[in-house]
Amino acid sequence: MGVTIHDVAKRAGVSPATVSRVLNDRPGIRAETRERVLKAARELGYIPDFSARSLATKRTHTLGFLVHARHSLSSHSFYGQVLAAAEKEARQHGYHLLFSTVHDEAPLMLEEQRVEGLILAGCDIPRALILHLKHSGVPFVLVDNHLPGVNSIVIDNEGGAYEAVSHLIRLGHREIGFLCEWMEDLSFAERFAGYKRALQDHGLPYRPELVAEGEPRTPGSGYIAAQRLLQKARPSAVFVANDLTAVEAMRAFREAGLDIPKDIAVVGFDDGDLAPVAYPPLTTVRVFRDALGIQAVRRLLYIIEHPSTPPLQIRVFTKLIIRESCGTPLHAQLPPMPADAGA
Amino acid sequence: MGVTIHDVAKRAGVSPATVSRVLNDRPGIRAETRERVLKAARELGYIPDFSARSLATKRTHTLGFLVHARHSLSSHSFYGQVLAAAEKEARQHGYHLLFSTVHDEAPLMLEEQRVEGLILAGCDIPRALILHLKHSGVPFVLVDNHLPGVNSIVIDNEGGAYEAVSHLIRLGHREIGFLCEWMEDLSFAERFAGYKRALQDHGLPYRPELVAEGEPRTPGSGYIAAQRLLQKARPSAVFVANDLTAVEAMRAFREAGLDIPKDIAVVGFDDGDLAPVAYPPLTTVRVFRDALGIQAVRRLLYIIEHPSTPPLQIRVFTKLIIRESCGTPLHAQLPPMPADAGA
DNA sequence: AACCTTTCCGAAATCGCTTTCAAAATGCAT
DNA sequence: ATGCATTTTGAAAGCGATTTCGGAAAGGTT
Repeated sequence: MGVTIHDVAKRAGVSPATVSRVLNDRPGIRAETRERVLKAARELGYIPDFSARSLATKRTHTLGFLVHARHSLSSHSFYGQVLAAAEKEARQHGYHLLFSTVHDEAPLMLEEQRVEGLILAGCDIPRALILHLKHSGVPFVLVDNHLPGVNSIVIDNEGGAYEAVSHLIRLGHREIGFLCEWMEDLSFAERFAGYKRALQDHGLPYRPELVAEGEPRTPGSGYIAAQRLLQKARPSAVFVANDLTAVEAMRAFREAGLDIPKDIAVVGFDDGDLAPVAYPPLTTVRVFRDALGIQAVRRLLYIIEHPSTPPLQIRVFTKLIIRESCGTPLHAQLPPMPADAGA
Repeated sequence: MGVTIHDVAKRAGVSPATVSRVLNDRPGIRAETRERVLKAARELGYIPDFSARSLATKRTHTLGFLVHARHSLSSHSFYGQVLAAAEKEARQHGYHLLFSTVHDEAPLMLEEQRVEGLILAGCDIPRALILHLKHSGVPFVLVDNHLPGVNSIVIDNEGGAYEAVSHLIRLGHREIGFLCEWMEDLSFAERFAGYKRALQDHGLPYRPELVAEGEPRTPGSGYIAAQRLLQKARPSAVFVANDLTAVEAMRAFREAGLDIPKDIAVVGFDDGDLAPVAYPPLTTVRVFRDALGIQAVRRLLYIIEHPSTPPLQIRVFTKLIIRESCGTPLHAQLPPMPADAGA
């Protein structure tokens, strides 16, 4: 316990400097000496001390991964997967991840020499914090969040939503609702924009009475949103801004006597754990969580190596996953399927 | 960027040693001097360098949090919540968390001076690794896993299961099935044990044809398990070893024309994100994820401070959460509810 | 054999903080 | 005032690496 570079040096009959050199693959070491040192190190089970090394090199080979402390329940799973992917990627580059929740303002003591850069995940990271970081020049990237001029990895919320409601339209729906937890959330706002653009591009009017939101951060928010929607209108389909809300909404629909997808089709967003096991299995927009994690660390590492690289926004596209919550094309219901005709 | 203890010393007109002392609340400093130093430090925005400090003190104030790389999908959410709680608790003690997935054997370079202890979460942590750690004397605790003689925080799987099936029995069920992904998993085995004990304690026979497992790590495992069960028997209720599996099983039941809970009652285990939004909302056994995280870091911190403390197993109890997947007492169906009688 | 390059390697300084040890300052009693 | 016991403080030695700089060894030429 505690074999230092000195011990290795002594055993190999060289100086600590030489040991350091061979262990760090520095040039200018005779092959024979290198072998001798390597052997000594191996025999002694030498492992360089992390603190000493980073004190000398000013590099910690560590990245901070921050999520906001209070975020919706479902996002535990979401960011958990981003985190896992990020860790895997980081590990491949010889980096470690320091995980932390950011509490309100979070002075971020950690950024002071403990980590080389930060990954901030989620759109509820305080804007003030982001601006502070940007100002202070620390390398960092945002994930699932963005701000002009800062490096970020974003989900194609608008495009994903567009595709989702286009799908609904293609199925023959004309009165398509939009549901979300609350509009203030950046992601939801973007998904809402995609919803509206799809409507417009297909010549459908945007009708405010077809959209409803729930209560900011309360469980059952989707249930509430759906009830509110039902009081105002009776769309034949809804696009819901995330899976959890969608599943809750489906419950409300069912309780209102509506069959899914026959009476009302629903598509969600995220394709997390819930979607495949929902009843009925939820058609939804898949967001590639690992891609978010992987890209985040790649980008961050690049920024660290090239500090003056101009900021970039990296957009990871989504994919519509069709399951059963939208059923078959609406019009197909009028003329029954050939095979069914005889039955 | 880079104000050191020397700068503070110079500005306060004292030596670095003195600065170090006041910043670490060491005794023997005149109040007046202390103020002067504090003021200088504040004005300069001094922040101690992490590496330098830990090199000198041999303490990193960092804990490693490890989960196995390949674990069932649903557990992302589960351990995400444990992690978040652990981080919060650690932070309150001035500690940070280094997150990592352990890949197969994982040499764990990190334990060499980077972290003061390890939290290993999940029961798929390789046993060899645990034994190695135990042998090497590193402070560590297991979460949701255990081994004789090692510190661990465990879920009361057996008790939770016992309570769950007791509930089913209380409702009047006599033929109760057991479903899980695969029996080799430690947690599932314990839940199975609880199932059997409940049967026995209530004078019901254990019938092997009432238990079925799915496929080890494949999605839809619960669906498969349920199908297998249905081929062998037709219980009036099932206890399923975890929520995801339960939800998948419910789907299979529904497809087999069974109504839940009328034809078959089901209760799960975990009470994760899925349970409340399942259809129907799942009666299940809640495991307190934050308690797991909190206790893990508390225990680990204690071990670090008192290295020779004897190993402990800490069991966190569960709680049966009643929702709708079990319906009302079986016998109550015969004589309809008074209020309904007239309808 | 003497000399000049190159190639290798070691001494020592450094990174920023903690801590021991002894000296300086202070307080108190005489 | 003087002496002694206490408090306070500073100088310097680590902690365990890396890295600069110059000297020693090795290799090549006349």
